[in-house]
Amino acid sequence: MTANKSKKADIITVAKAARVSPSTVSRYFNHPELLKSATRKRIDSAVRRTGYIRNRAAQTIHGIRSGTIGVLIPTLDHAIFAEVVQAFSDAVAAQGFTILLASHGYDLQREYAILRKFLEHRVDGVVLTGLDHDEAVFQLLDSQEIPCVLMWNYAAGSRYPSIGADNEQAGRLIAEHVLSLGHRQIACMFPPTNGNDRALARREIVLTTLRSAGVTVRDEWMLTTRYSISDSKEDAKRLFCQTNRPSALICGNDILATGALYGATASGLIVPSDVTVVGIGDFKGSSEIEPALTTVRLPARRIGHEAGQALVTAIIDPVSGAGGSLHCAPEFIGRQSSAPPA
Amino acid sequence: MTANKSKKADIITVAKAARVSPSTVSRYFNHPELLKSATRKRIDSAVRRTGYIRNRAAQTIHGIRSGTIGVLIPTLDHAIFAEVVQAFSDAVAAQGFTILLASHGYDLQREYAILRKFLEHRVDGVVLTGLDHDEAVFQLLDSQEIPCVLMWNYAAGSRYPSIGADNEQAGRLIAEHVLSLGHRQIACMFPPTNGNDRALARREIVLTTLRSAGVTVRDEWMLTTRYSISDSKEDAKRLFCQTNRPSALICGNDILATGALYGATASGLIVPSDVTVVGIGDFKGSSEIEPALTTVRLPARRIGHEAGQALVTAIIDPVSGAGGSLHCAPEFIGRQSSAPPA
DNA sequence: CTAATTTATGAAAACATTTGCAAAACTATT
DNA sequence: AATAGTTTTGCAAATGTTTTCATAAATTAG
Repeated sequence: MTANKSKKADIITVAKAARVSPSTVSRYFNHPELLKSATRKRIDSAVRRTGYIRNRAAQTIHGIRSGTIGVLIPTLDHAIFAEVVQAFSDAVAAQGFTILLASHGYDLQREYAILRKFLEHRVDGVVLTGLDHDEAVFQLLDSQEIPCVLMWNYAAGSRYPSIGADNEQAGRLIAEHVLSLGHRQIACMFPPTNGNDRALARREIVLTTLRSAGVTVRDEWMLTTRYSISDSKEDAKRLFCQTNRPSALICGNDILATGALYGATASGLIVPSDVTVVGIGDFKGSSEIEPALTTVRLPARRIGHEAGQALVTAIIDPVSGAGGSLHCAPEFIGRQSSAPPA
Repeated sequence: MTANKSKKADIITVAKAARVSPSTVSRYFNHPELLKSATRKRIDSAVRRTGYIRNRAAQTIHGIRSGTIGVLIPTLDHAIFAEVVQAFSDAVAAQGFTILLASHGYDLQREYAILRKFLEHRVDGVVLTGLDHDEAVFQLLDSQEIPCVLMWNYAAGSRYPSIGADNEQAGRLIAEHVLSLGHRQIACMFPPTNGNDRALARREIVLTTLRSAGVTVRDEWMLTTRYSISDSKEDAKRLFCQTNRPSALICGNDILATGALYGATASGLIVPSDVTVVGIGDFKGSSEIEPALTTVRLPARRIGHEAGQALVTAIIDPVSGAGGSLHCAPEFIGRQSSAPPA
């Protein structure tokens, strides 16, 4: 490997080294079958000697795809998004795409700014998290005519194809389970809902389902808790210390439920005989925690994978490839943290 | 907002709409102070009307920075890496950079391929995870003269600046703690170490520390367990069911320790009175789990942040900015899962 | 051994920008 | 009102590729 003394090698450097024209080198990469195998060999060696690396930026300005996909999520700090992104990334990497990743931290203004930046980089497609976005975001997407999918949530009439689970269904499943066990004294713990359509949808449907069964949740049992195990543990402890405590606690996600489980243990309560705790999500660890958590599975890996596939298809074949939404059904998972009231 | 009927607007479209030359539009973006405020206004409106979005690909071929940084990690599925990446991303986004993210799943061949792809995209810098990489990776980095930092681990003489914690120190801290409590019957649970220098370093130092205190770990107490709560729970259960069980279990990371804690509970053991369980990492949730986990904190957020800062500095100011390594010291965190043997 | 095909290569234009240089348009000064 | 000095703008070349079209080389047929 002869070190290249001069600056970065470009296609012309390689052409000279191989004693061919730049066009031929270009063909070597893009249509190798058009070359005589002797020239191919020659170029091969020249590429190696010069340490040449193709410049995608230069290709991109010819209208050739950039080979990048913009991924916009709220935050990687929630393991569930990390899981979705990992699956998405695997799916698109298998087809030669690389992801540009950015997080907006539930700030819809930042989401718009990030999307613009993605477009400056000429991404071939974009994934957004959730269904709810600033109108400006959708308009930008419309005007650029760029493939886009909304990942994580599903809704039939979403503005762009949505691939994910139906939060309403998830919320209903868990609420019905708790009701069917016979609970009437029910508390709820949900994350703040600003800029977070997922949490909002779940909370609404849970309350509606309870109400239509004649159960109303008392105000002081309606907890808004930050997405963190420590906060939920604290709030649960406070809730469980009251003389008058609920027989069941429905949590908006498994992180909150995990904290609530710890909080119950710390308060000296036994789950599920003293109190039922359920979550939504079936995160990693939810099945191993003691007691194992009753929850509703949102198939994160599957969602990420399907979203990746769908977007790549839409990119590669823009006419027929513009697929529709896909519902990845949530599934009730009964484990040990729920039981009939004492 | 007049919709742009024709294809994508380029700088020429804008120039026509504003009745100036393309150069002036270019200056509008790159050196606005050179323009008369009247022309600036005119261009401003033209940009808006045409819906023009700058093309970074076209800029990049002029040697202008691409504004992207390649981030190469083993996997996002380990929450700790997700946390590091999030912090890194925040740090560089604040300076206008966007990250290209890819994971290699502990496959060093893939790492090389991904790095090449990053270079094709003309990233302005690269972060790799851990100190250990294929020689080809380093050579490629050398030949391209691109800023690079090794994130997560620290070692004094690393080939590129390393920013992270010293795993040896972390391993030593936890081993010394367990020894100082008086344990002699000690088991270890570590993840598979192929392609994973972090885990390897930790295991070696733990064993060495124990040995130099006269404690040898029996073969059947030397567990190799996949990084997952369910696997570690199973393995821990098996370990704890034996008639002859250890008085302490040192786990290579907090995920394994969490599973071990669950496994102990499931086996009817009380931690820490029956058995001590400790981890390494201080992951999210480690302080809230019941009993709270004794561990060594690896400051993930700080590491990600510092790495981001360092890389951006090296990119922006290549001469003086090529900073050195940075050690983010691990810290022993004593909690409730450890106690002297019965 | 030509002529007719087919295959392989090169020249030049195109892509969307930036930038050095020079010209034009202002200002200030006399 | 003319000149000198500044500020603002445009022209054209450059960036690293791809691609169309044309030409040269190789192959096949007659």
